[in-house]
Amino acid sequence: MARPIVLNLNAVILAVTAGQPRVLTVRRDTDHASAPWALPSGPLDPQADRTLELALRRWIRGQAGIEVGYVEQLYTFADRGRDPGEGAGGPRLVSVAYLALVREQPVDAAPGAQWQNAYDFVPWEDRRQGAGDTGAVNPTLTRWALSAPGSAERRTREERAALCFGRTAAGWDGFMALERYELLYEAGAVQESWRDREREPPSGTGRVAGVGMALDHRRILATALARVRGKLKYRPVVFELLPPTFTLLQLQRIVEALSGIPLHKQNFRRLVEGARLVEGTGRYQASAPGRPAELFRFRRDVLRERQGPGVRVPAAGRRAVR
Amino acid sequence: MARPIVLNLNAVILAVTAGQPRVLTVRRDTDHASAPWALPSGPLDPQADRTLELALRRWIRGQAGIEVGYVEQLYTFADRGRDPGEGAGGPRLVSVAYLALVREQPVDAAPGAQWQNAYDFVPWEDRRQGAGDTGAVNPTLTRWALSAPGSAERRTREERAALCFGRTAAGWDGFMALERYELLYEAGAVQESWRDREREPPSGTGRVAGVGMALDHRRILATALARVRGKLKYRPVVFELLPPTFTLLQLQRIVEALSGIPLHKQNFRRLVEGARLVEGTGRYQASAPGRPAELFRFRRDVLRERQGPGVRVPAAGRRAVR
DNA sequence: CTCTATATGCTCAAAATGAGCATAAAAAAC
DNA sequence: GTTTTTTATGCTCATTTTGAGCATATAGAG
Repeated sequence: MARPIVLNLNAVILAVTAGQPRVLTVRRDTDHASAPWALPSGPLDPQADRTLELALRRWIRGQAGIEVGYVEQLYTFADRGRDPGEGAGGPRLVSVAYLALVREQPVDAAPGAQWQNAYDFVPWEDRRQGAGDTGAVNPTLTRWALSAPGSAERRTREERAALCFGRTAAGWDGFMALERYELLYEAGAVQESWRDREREPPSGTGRVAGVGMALDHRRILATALARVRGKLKYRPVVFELLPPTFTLLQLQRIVEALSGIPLHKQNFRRLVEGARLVEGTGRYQASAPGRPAELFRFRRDVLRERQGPGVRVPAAGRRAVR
Repeated sequence: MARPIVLNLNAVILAVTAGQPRVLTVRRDTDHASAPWALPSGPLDPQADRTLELALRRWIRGQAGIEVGYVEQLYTFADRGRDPGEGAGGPRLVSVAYLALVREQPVDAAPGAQWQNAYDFVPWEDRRQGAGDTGAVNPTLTRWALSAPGSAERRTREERAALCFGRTAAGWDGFMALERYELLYEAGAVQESWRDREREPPSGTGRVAGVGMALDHRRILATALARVRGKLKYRPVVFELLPPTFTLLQLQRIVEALSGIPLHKQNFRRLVEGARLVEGTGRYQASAPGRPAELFRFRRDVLRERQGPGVRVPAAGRRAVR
């Protein structure tokens, strides 16, 4: 019987550059220009690799010449049919996905590897300029709800969409990134929905949102986004993305980039300083417009002083703040 | 080359009965009375099981006759050497661990299966009666710190122990259950430390804490505990452990049991009612000492109204509250 | 010197939190 | 049947934490 199991590792490697969250992507070996972007992935060598994390670091170093700092296991994806190549009798593909945070750096090796804006793949997750692309998926969702068999099912769909996309009293929840992707998938609002049904997506603008990815990699990306957003709140992971010394605005921009929502500047400063997450260096940022900002550094000691030190991001309410 | 990979599923099945968190355990097939307790585990049938979760439900049903409700993937454990049976050329064991929450129910099949108090395995995690067993591990940790090579390393160990066990300004953090287990493992304060080094644990009382488990199952249990504790705060998972109708004290006791800390009764009530997590039924609990308590039910609508609805557990400060 | 762009300090009201006091309503003890 | 014990529930009060905004400081550009 034993249909074999193949285990591989996927990495969502995130950086933030110029206010944009960036993700490292590759083209599949079956290279032709139209091949979809994929997340970097590599094998576990059951013989040589003592732990999954070491395996991951090893092949990321080899494939992209990147030395990743913070690494965290995300989720193990193993549904049957993830890989169409799996076919009838092929091996069952099990992927352990990891999240890694780095300061963006030139990609050395791997000609196919490339940093891209993470929100190109999930534009509805970026609410920094108001609802923007989040609103853009609404028509599709409405059509989907209307096409429901029966009015009870229609109601359910409407409620689910409203909840996911922050159109209820609960407001927008950045943490629900995965639920949103799964909803869009179900609603046929992303390219993968049609690919997996082996049909052409409906024509017309705005019918599918964001750039598609190979296999279920966009789902993995959504999972990663949800995880960082959650983690930010109670672990000082942002600092993995910053140089050792930074201004409070730089810090804020990174939190905003990942959270996908704008933050109130003065309150952010109060929060971050009040939590004693950072300490001033006494040095100031050179040559920038406006009053020079003090350079801060991460205060490692908070880890010993506070529970769950992190940047508590407020619920994105109705209005955009500035 | 290909050293094969074997994938199995582990389940931490939790219930709370009479104020105690309970975990379903089994004896290994290699049964003799002294065999260590283990978590239930089962295979993935790559052919038949469409998803890991379905596989899990299937063999739990078969093995223990239990129908689990809430299920959530915890972590994938794959370090080399987890299973000593792995040996030199044996297959590499990869385990995907799941957390399941159920109302405790009789265990049907599986003669070896048995509910046990979760805190028997990790007694230091129970702070409901003050520091209790948490303090009991302190001497061992102190010895461990003192045995450090060099005073810098000693300081590091002391700080780490202080942080993990809430002896810093940060206080006790229920969420750090895994860090604590790993610290104890390193410090030789749990039976597994000695088992894995193939040595006898030092004699004398209080040298190893809690009841040991097979393989790395106690680590998995600690992971599960950390996860539920975190999840409680922003998802209404407690209700999975309660009958459809319950008193606020029952609810509080379950939260306390899982969090491992005592809560202020009036404030808990205010919190839970204020968050509109529950609604009164107008019915009252029959025959109990004291004024009869109203029966409440979970308000499912809260999911649509609030972000991250859950029971925000306060940081366990210095003093025990009643 | 004025304008523009940031940085940073500070205030104020509203909401959430931590700790208790007080009262209500039942069963148990006498 | 009265008192005691036990739990439920209502309410207060000080403190802290948030959300929002006003005001001032300090740079470069024109």
